[in-house]
Amino acid sequence: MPELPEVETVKAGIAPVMQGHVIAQAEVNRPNLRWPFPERMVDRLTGKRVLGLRRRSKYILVDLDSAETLLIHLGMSGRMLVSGHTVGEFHHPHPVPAKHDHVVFHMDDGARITFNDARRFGAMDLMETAHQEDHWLIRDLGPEPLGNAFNETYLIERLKGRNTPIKSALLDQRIVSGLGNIYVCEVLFRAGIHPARKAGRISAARVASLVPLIRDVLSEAIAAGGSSLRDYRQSDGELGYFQHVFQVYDREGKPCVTHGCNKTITRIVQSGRSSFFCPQCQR
DNA sequence: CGTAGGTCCTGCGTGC
DNA sequence: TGCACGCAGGACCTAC
Repeated sequence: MPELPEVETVKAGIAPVMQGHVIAQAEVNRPNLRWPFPERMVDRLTGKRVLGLRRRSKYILVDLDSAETLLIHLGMSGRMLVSGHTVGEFHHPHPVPAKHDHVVFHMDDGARITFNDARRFGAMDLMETAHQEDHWLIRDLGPEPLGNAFNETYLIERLKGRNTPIKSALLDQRIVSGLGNIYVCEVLFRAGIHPARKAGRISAARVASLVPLIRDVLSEAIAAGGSSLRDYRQSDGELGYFQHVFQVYDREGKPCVTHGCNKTITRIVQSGRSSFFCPQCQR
């Protein structure tokens, strides 16, 4: 589920109930997710005030008044359930504890943030806020796709001479950080580039065209997430899911949306992951 | 060095 | 209804 827009949406959803509040109790129900939790995690979280939340790539960073920062990665199936707070007229009751509720933050005002992750590809770690850039999971990340450091010149330079398929290159978080399988498929469709095309053999002009398209796709997805987030009436508090209309992702065998194109969307597997594309529109 | 493939986990949909 | 299989939005690690 979580690529950059979903992580941004989750961050925006949990920020109001965390920021400025004290974690009255950190409940940690297992010793690890993808990796072991940090030493004394419960003690290092309990009683700490949350100064603010940030996002770097697909990581949520929670700054604490202990000069430490909590790093959260949602993996494939990680989700955050917010409860015990009131939005407008609606009060979210606490849910029945569920399978895979691995970590629960009990806030000082009664709100809860429950981290549920069936597949446990997610992660949490604690680090000194001052040295966050040196953290091994953050260190080698490429620029934020919505930031100024990610631009046409940069991308052309980074893809120059690369023999890897453009699909794989855009999934490489060291080149640009935050894209995942869905949005790479969508971006390549908009750009009219075949996912198997070698990154280094795409003209500079076409590579340059990817930059604004990446920004567009991510911005639209964030906007869609934000709008669904505002509507809590039918929500049980679960954040990060929103219905987004995909043009190619998960549309194998369905008609291409391009006007006048009568081809159907094809699925291929590239380094173990599905790529969806239109064989007519993407070359 | 760059690149492809295996791997960690659980759950769900599909076909028999 | 049960069961086997393929697949899932991530990304590290190893082998070539």
